[in-house]
Amino acid sequence: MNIETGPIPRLPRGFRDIPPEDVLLRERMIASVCSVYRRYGFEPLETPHIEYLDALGKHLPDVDAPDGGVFAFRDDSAEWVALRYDLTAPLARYVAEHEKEIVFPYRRYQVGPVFRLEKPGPGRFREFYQCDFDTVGAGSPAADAEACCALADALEAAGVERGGYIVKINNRKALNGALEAAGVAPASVAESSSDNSLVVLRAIDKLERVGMDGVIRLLGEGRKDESGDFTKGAGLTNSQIDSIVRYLRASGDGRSDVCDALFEAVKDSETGREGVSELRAIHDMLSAAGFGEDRAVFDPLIVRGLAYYTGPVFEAALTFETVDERGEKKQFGSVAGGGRYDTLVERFLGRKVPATGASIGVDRLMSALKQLLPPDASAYSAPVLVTTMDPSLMPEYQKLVFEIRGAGIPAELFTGSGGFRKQLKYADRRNLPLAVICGEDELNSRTVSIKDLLLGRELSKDIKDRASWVDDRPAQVTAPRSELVATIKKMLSGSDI
RNA sequence: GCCGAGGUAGCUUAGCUGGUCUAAAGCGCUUGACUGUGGAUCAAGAGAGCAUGGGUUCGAAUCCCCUCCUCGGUACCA
Repeated sequence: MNIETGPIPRLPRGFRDIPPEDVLLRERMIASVCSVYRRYGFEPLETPHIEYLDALGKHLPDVDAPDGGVFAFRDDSAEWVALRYDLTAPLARYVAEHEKEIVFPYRRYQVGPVFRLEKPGPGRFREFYQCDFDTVGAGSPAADAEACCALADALEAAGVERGGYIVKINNRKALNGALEAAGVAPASVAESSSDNSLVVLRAIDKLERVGMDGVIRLLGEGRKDESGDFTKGAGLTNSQIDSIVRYLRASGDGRSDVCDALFEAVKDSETGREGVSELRAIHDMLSAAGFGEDRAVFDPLIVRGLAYYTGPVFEAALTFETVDERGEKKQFGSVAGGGRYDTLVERFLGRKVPATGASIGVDRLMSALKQLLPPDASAYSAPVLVTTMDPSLMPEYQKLVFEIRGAGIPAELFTGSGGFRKQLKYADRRNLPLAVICGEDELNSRTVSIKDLLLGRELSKDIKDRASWVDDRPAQVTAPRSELVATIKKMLSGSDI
């Protein structure tokens, strides 16, 4: 704290270090999810963390976007480059750049960190992982349906039980049809970002948090929350609001019935009718694949992101309840989402290229899995520590540790400084289950001693005096040197490590 | 961006109606009792000058202002 020279060690705002158990959990999770993607025929792709700023479709930080957005800087030829903020924009660039070589439909998945220069919030950081899969060059609702199936399968592979999640599907065309019917939207979905319909979509997107009453207020004059903060509304008339709410309240017994109800709400709009018929096609595909209502439903409340989706949109939510800081129960909520975006590649090629895909929020899903899966105690360090009682025997210890590693058991040689006492303490503090001990006695008798530290810790609860604690050498066995590995294996398996 | 709470040893906190605070405690850490054994116990010890800068005052961790950061909420989210 009182350092007068040198830099202060600190993490940049919005970034974090990932502890070992989380790194391993993430690796396992990503491996399971990606194996599902591969099973669906998606192939991997890696693009760099950095792209040209204009390829990402962002503006310069200071000039055009005072609130920032991306980490950008000039490279050695004074070109603006930036850290990618998602994996979709690089995909669009890749597809446009290799248009002639790619065999369409192109299906790829990609995992990696993305970066956003915005205010960190609860569970929001400036660097986080995304895990995307997309199909480019296929306009059929079959591709959308498949994305929903892959999403469901991926969640199950990651460890979420069936019933613990639900994929909710809506269609932006249908949604837009509802807005059109209410007289607040342009005829084209693609232009919906430029007017009041954005405000309406935003309002709907908040339903989960503010409730239907809140949404209705946001559609009208606006809404004031508990902290007194006022959010300006869309300023719709009551009859317009009624019309939209009719769409939002559309429900039915099963996907097919929901489609009927949605159709009723949008039947005056051509775009709307188109959207509903896409949903029906998706329903047929889901049903044929055996995906029932327990895995995928149609939900008119799903909006997703705001700008670029042009057709079906979907979101996967976890349905189990969690208890937050205050002990209040609430559903875990959304961990993945996606949809159809037929205009993204257009920026590069000047014509529409249909695309659909989804992205799993790796960090969100991870925090969910932590609550679902039993904790995997200290699986990240080597289970065996070879202690070095006599420094002159280091070569001997080296032989021991390599013998153990040779048998496929992760093992560590104590290379720090300090006496034997300190070494055992080190192993204990790190929760290592076994310590291999070899001093003069063992060397002379061609044996090794192996201490079960976890068992010993249990036994120590009944210790009354130090002499017996030391002399009895609890939870320790001495075996012939030749049986080193066999003994370790037996002890590791016998104690549920 | 806006509203609110807060920043005191590695960690968790006490102190905050200004004056033995040259800042306290628990945990953790170091060393020894215990020269080949983790726990417990006992003893000794290291470690912050109170986020930063400025102001008020005879005197500030304590009061006031700026900035930074953290944590909530809200807005935004390609």
